[in-house]
Amino acid sequence: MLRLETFLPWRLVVLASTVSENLASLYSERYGITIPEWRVLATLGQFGRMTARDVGAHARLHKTTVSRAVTTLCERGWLKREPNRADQREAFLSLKPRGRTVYEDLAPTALGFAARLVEDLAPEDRAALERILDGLGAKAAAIGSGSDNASSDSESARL
Amino acid sequence: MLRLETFLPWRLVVLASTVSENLASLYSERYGITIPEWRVLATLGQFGRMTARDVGAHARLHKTTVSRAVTTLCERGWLKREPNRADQREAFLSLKPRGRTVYEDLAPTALGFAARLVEDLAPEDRAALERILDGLGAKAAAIGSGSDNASSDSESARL
DNA sequence: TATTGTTATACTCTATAACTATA
DNA sequence: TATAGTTATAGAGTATAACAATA
Repeated sequence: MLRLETFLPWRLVVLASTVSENLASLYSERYGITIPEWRVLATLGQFGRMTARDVGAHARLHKTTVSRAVTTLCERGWLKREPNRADQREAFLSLKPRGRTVYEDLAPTALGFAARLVEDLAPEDRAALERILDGLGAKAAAIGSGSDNASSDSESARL
Repeated sequence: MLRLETFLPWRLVVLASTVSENLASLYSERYGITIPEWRVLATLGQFGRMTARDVGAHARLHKTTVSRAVTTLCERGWLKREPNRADQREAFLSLKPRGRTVYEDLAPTALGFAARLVEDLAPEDRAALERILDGLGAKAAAIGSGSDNASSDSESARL
């Protein structure tokens, strides 16, 4: 008998939605940034300097989505674009001081949010969560690549 | 340091997306149904007979989304609409034989998919997963209701 | 001929608003 | 005055296609 409340894919989607919405409200209310903008910011905060292509690969964003988010962030003066002289097709992106300031406010907020999420879990469950996420992620990817969708670009989900 | 790969909200969103896409491809390729249609089907398969309002509440779908999914499924002859004589504003929905047949093909497929997902997990991790999902779900809801979004209607997510 | 990145356009999905009918 | 449900419309968000520049 299929019961939605106990069906793992359903539970994952509902949980991820709730978590994602609550987190997004933190940074959108504070700085008016969208999800792609947040992802670009977080990626550049993590890696320092990289091309739009690599940002997209790491943040799982379509190249057109990256392009638009980067344009917006550059217009706000949060990002810097430096042409790569070794390959003029691409440019290196990095945070400008203003973007760095925003990132350094948001990153601890995000980490704090994640910490609150697990604070009531038993220590052994917290450890189990890491193992389980690894396991399920690998399994889901393996099941998926059985058909055709091996390397995807974008996002989208639900159920 | 915020690293996307180890950041719990990110991991949940990525995992839920992968799982959801793979599952959706199972029923969309087989029967050409959308996510809302699948949710309506699953809800009526589970409860037998209920109003559109209750389907939406259980399946977390907006009333306009339910309305359109129900219309489509009725046109296909998968669903039956019976006016409630005690309250003529609403109607009871239920599966017609054809819808029941589809449901009885898809439900085991979906359950099998979920079973494959966890088949490589250690038994104790499988048990932990249930506890963790309960815990995180409650916590995420609690954190969220701190602001204003107490009772929502819709979906949407990501990060 | 392939790749990075941009822009215009189209598409999908979901929500809002307005409405009907009933309570 | 409130609720169930429908329909039309609008709005996000994302993808496709076409393109420019470079390799």
